[in-house]
Amino acid sequence: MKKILLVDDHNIVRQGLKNLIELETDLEVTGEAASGVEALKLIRSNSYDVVVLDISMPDKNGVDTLHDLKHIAPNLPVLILSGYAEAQYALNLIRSGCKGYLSKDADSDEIVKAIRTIAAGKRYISSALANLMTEQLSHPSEKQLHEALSDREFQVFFKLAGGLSPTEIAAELNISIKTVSTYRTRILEKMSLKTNADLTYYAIKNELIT
Amino acid sequence: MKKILLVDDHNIVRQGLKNLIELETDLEVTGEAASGVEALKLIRSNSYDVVVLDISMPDKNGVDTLHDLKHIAPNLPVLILSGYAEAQYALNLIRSGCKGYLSKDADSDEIVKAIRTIAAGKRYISSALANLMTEQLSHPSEKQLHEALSDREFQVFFKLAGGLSPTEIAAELNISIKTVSTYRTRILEKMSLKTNADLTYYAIKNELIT
DNA sequence: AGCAAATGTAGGACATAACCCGATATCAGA
DNA sequence: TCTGATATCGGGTTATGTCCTACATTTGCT
Repeated sequence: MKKILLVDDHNIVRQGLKNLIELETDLEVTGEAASGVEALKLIRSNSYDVVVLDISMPDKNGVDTLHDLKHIAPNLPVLILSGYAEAQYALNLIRSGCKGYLSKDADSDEIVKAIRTIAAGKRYISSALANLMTEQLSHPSEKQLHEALSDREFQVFFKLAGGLSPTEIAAELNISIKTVSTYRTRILEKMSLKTNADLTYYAIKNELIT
Repeated sequence: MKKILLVDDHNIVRQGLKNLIELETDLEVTGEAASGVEALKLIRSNSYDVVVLDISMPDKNGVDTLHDLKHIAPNLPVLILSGYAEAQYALNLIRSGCKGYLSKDADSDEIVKAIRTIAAGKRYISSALANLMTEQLSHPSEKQLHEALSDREFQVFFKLAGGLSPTEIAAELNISIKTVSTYRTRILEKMSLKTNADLTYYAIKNELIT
């Protein structure tokens, strides 16, 4: 019996997932969290086989949660659930250590399959995403600008695009403002952009934020 | 038995809602749509007592869908489901004719209650939203937020949203940086926004820039 | 294995911008 | 005519941005 932790701020979504999952005899939801911090707390004190994690949450977004989760439980497999079109984040998140990535509008079957695959320690890549990846690999030059960002840079990019100030970001990530500033410079450099407005623009147009 | 149409692009959300609703003896889901156009099609050919509508959908967003819906079925009550509790949004939508507005992370109880209230032809306003509304109505803004801006303020707003620096703006308009700064403050104040990123966001979403 | 490049981190110095005050002049209305 | 919104600016304090440097780890490539 695989123990699953659901992390999503919308209880409707958790409800939906739970209903789906409990139809399966080999899977059970043994934990639910409505926020990133709650999730991390649960992970410290309980044991799970899979975490199903929504990337967009208020207090601590999925990106940050995944980052921290990898520190306290490097081998716990994570399935990312995204509300947005598959592509955008996927590659960054997979590099950050998630084992699979799915859109919330995936079929029930696919969701269950993904969870099961990941619980077994394998990777799950949806065919849509797989296509995207191979497409990208065949045209390496055309890869998305933000995919060149490192884990940490991506976190900062995300927050800057959302309008957080360096001070706020530094506090959230427990690093110096100077470091945030350095990341910002590297981000703009890597993405060939010039201003924070460009970042916001980019993030909206690419549906990284909505 | 009240007939309900669910409109949400995420089948997980529909699943969750459906499970919730079907526990109630007086409510039943008789239609589901994953997009705005699909929803409108169903509404033309079937009859429903309530529509539960997600505002954020890809092809045709909830705002537009609501708008069109009001043309083909002016008296069909609509409950808006929102992922994020945005005040402005809510007011606009209620003016556009929806009967209720709820955040997706509302309690199951509240959701059912809202649906039932609306099915009965009444309005449902969550207390959180009610507070926001009275706050807003205390200093009334009939117009679009950016229309409240003065000529000069609008010019600056536009440039700030586009990512120009105060120095650049001052140069273009032949005014002092201090003046630009003053405008910026007033713009943010009038529009109830906080950061330049918000301005960019607003401008893109309202298609003031593309 | 070994060196180069990328990554995560941060400090200093100086230029800009933001934030919180207040100020003056104009002009349209009540 | 008095009020209020508008257009304009300045001072002082903090917060940010920019440019440069630094250094310990990873990671990648040869």
